[in-house]
Amino acid sequence: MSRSSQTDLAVLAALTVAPLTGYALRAAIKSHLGAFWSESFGQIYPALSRLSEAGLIELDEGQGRRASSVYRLTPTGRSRLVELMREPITSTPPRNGLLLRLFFGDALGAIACRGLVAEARVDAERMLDSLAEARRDAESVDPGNPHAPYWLITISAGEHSARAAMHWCDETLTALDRLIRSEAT
Amino acid sequence: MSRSSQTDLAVLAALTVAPLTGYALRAAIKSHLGAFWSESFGQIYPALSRLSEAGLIELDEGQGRRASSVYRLTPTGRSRLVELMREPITSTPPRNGLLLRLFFGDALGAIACRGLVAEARVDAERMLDSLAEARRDAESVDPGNPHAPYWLITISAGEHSARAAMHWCDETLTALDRLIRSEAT
DNA sequence: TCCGTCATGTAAATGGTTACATGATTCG
DNA sequence: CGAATCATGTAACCATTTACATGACGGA
Repeated sequence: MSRSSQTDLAVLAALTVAPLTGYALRAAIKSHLGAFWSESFGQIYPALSRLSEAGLIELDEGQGRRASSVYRLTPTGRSRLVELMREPITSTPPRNGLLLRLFFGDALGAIACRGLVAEARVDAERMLDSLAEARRDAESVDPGNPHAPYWLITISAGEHSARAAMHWCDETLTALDRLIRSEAT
Repeated sequence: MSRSSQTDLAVLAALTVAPLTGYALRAAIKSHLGAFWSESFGQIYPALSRLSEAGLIELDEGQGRRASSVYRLTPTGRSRLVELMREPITSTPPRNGLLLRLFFGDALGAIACRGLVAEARVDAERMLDSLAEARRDAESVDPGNPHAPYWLITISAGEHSARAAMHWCDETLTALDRLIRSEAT
C-alpha cells in the first residue's frame, strides 16, 4: 500500500461514522484517534479532492444553511475502504526518543535520565485519565451501535499500553535511584 | 530540535560505544536499537559527512589493513551529543495501522479483525523472544560496563510493552470471538 | 573464480508538517 | 461590532525511504 493511501484509509473510515467537513474530520481524528493516528490539514484537503475526484466520496448537500462542504461516503468508497483495510499494515519505522536517550543514558547521566522517566510517567497517567473518559463515553452509547465494541477494543489497547508504561516507569525510577546513590559514593 | 539532528543524535550516541563504519553503524542500530529506532543508509552517510565536516567525529586510522572509514567520536562530538540529548524529545505523530483498522472494525468485519489481532499476538511473542536473548546478552557483559544498566532499562521497556500487547491480544481475541458468535445468530 | 558480504554513496520520489493566506459564521 | 471558531486551501520545506550504482575483500 502506498503511504498516501494510509490517509485515504483514515478519511474514508472516519466518514463511515458520519458525514463531515475537512475541518470536522480533522477534529474527529484528533479527538477519537489521537492516541494512535494523526492527520494534518495539509494531508486531509488534498485527500478529499482526490477521493471526490475518484468518486469515493461526494458532497452531502441539503444540510440547510451551510456554505461548507460536508462529504459523505459513496458505495464505491465503502468497498474501496474495505479493500484498503485488507491490505497489509504498513508500519512507520520506530523512533522512540526516550528509549534512544536511555540506551545511551550513561552519556546523559542518571539524574537527567530520571527526569525523563518521571516525565514519561506523568504522560502515561494523563493518557490513562483521558482513556477513562473515552471509556465512559464509549460505554454510554447506544448498545446497538455496531461501532461500540470496536471502540472499546482500541481504548483497551491504550489502557494496557499506558499501564505497562507506568509500571516500567516505576521500576526504572527505582533502578535509577539505586544507580544515582551508587554513583554518589 | 530540527528533525535531522535526531539522526545526528543516534549516530553520535552509537559511536560512544565503539568506533564504527557507516555500514557497521547501521547494523548496530538495527540489531541493538531495532525495536525503538531505525536509520537507513540514505540518512547515515550524509550524516557522517556532516558530522565529520563539523569536527564532531573523525576518521579512526590505524586499524591496519582496512580501506573502509571507521569513525570515532571527538571530544567536541561528545559534548554536542550531551547537548542534543538534553533537548526536548520530539516524537513522530502516531500511525498505528492495526488500531486504525480495529477502530473501524465494523467495516472490516469481526473475523478479519480477529486475524489481525492473532498476527499481532505472534509479533508480540517474537518480540518477547528476541528481548529474552538481548537480556541474556546484556546480563553477561562485564558488570563494570557503565552501559549495562541502561541497556537493561530499555530491554525492560520492550518487555513490559510486549507483555501488555500479548494480554491485550488475548483479551481482544475472546471479545472478538464473542462478537463473531453473536453475529452468527 | 565466483559469491556473499562489507562498504559507500547518490538521486528521485514520497509523505508529511508547518506556516501562511483568506474568508465565513456564530455568539456575546 | 468584534472575537473566537469554523473552514478551505496552498506552498515551502523537511526528513526519509527506496532504488540504484559501484566496487573491495574474503573464503569456498
